[in-house]
Formats: sequence, structure tokens, C-alpha cells
Amino acid sequence: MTKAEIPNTILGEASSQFAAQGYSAVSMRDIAKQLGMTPANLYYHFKDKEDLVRSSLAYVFEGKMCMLDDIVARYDDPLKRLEMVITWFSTLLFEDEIFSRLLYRELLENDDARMKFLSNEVFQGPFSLLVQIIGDCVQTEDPALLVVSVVSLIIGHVQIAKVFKHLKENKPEYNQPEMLTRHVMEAILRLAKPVDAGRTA
Amino acid sequence: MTKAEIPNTILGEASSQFAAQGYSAVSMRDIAKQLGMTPANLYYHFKDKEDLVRSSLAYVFEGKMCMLDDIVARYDDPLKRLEMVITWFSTLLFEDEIFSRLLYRELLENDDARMKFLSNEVFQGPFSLLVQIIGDCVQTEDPALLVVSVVSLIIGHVQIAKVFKHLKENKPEYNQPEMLTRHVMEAILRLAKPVDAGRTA
DNA sequence: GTCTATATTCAGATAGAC
DNA sequence: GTCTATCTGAATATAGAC
Repeated sequence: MTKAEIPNTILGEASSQFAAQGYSAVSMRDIAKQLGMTPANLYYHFKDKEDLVRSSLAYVFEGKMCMLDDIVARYDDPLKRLEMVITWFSTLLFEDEIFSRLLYRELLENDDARMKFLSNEVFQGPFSLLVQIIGDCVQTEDPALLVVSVVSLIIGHVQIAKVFKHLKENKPEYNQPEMLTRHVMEAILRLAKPVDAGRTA
Repeated sequence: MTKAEIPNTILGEASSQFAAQGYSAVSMRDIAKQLGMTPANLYYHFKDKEDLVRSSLAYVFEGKMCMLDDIVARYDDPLKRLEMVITWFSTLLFEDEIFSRLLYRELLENDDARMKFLSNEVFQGPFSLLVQIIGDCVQTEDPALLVVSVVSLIIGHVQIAKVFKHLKENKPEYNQPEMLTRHVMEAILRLAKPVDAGRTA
């Protein structure tokens, strides 16, 4: 997928603009302008706009998910490992606007072909890994369902934070990855039974 | 906000297309065409495209949230009431593509002015109501946080279902409002302590 | 209230020079 | 690899007839 160096510069700018404004709201001209190029040059590197969109998605999503493997490799203790994964994901969603917005956009657009591609090529691995990681920490009938709930909690809290901050019930400390991590870890331990306390302490 | 009858027809079509494809991907031509009108006529009813977008949002969101009040009025038992609210919201998100997609779009766009408007005018009421409804069922330090978690679970599950259905861990019965309601109700009772079992039985 | 006709701007995309 | 120049179509929006 890595075509060279110039394309990567283009992909960086393109993904940033696509994330911020949406695919159809961003023109080839907009991207070219920010890069100090002419639109024509973009067509030298990418077949058409759709090609640029797909390449941008791949560029952003690939190379994020692999961080999961690093965390798994670095932490032996299951609970600590789970906590680090949740911290990583919360922080990613809170702080990486490009990743998170592109993710939300894909969830929204719900283009079936692209969804299937992303599910198979990007999300299946991390999801199964998460099922295993969480299965090492707690006992539950349906680990996959628990993982969906955990991911829901994280994604949901981050998204809803945007509304919540305008509500009178808001507390500023809610909108922080650390708080969210603590909250989600607590939730997991309430939703399922900790496994083999000796190993996880 | 109700301008007459023709505008409502326009708003219905516009909100449908905006929900499906996004504001900038839908042209005045597209909307007019589907209505069997010319674009020019749209400009008779709405000042410009932005006016049509905002009016469409108001048209869809207003009149959805008021259903909450109906539920509260209809059910006395706190637990039953909570369950009906969750069922209503799950079903709304699963089945009303226009409402749900416009909601996701607003959460994504995160336009601060529009967000503040929506928070104050649309979401504050239902949110506070939910805090009260859930507070009647369970005891918890921070009811608002629990409500955010519950809403997160619902929104998250519905969104993630789109990915999940392509994963090998999927089970078809997951993608149903009834299942989600049961799951969320169970989660609430695990996350917080039921209050005064006598009243809620 | 809806149309035709049109002004204007901007989009995606290509050919061909350098 | 990047440009100039340009084609073609489509967008928003308006004026003015019916």
C-alpha cells in the first residue's frame, strides 16, 4: 500500500481533510492547494478521487491496529494488559481526531463492500485478540458480547462527551481517557466474574 | 417550525436524503428531482441549502424525544418504565435510519454551535429525565455517569453491529432491539444496586 | 407556488508541455 | 513528477414569466 514518499504526504493531508469535513465536502482542489500542488498532480499519483479516499482509509487504519500486538507483547499480567489496551483505545479515540472521525464516518456511511473489507482486513484480528485478552481476565458466557459492550462503552462515552459537556450534569473530569479507562475496567469486573484472582492480582 | 404542508413534504424527502448520503453529497437537484419539482422551487420555500439542512434536522429531532414523556406517563413501575425507555430507544436506533443517521452525523460533525443548540433544546430534557428514571431503579454514586454508560451501550451496540455482523464471532440474534434491551437491563442491574426491591418487583 | 432560463462558480478529470 | 490549460458537467442561486 506504501507507494513512496510523496503519496504518503498526500495521504496524510487527504486523510486529515476527509476526517474533518467528509469525503464529498473535500475537493481534489482543496487537498492540492494545502499541499502547494495543482489538482492535476494528484491524478498522477491516484487514479481518481475514490482511489484517494480508499487509500487514505487504509493509510490511517493500517498501522494503528498493530499497536495492540505491541501491548500484548509488553504486558504479561492479563488485567494489566487489558487495562493498557483500554487506555490505548480510549486515548486513541479522544486524541486522534483523524482516526476516530474516519472510524465514525465508516460506521455511519455503512457502505457494505467497504465495511466487509474493513471488518475482514482490519477489525477481525484486533477483535479476536480482544476476546482472548478479556477472556483471560474474566469468566463470562459470551466473551464476544462483552467485548462489544466494552468497545461500545468506550466509543459511546467519547461520542456522547460532545453532547454531555453542554449538559448541566457534566463534570469536566469525565472527558479524559484515564477516567474512562477506570470506569470501563470497573464495569468489566461488575459485568463478569474475575477469573483466578491469584494470577491477576 | 412547521411552515405548512408542502414544506413538510420537502423536509421529509430532504431529511431522508441527508441522512442517507450526508449534507454535502446531496444536491438541491437531487431533492427536487425526487419530489418532482425543479430546484428553483426549493428556493421559494427555503432561503438556501443551509436553511434546508437545519430545518430538516429540527423536523426530525423534534417530535421524537417527546415520546419519552408518553412512556413515563404510561408506566408507573420504575423498572418497567426504564425497560420501556430502553426498548424505545433501541428500536428507534435500530429501525429509524433517518433519526439514527442524522444523530450520528451530528455527533460526528461536532459543530459546536449546532451541538450546543441540540444539547440545550433537544437532549437536556430527555437526559435529565433518564437520570431520574434510572435513579428510581438503582442506587449509584453518579447517576448521570450511569446514564451516559447506558446510552453508550445502546448507541455503541447498534453502531458496532454493522462491523460485528461481518466477524466470525457474530450471532444473528445480537442485532435485535429485544436482545439489546435485555442485555442493557442486565448490565444496569450489575453496574448499580437495585433500589427498594419491593417497589420495583 | 411552480416553472424556464440562465448566471456563476466550482467540481472531477485529461492532454500535453516541461 | 509537476505544471498550464482546458473540457465537461454539475452545483448553488436568482430573475422573471405563468
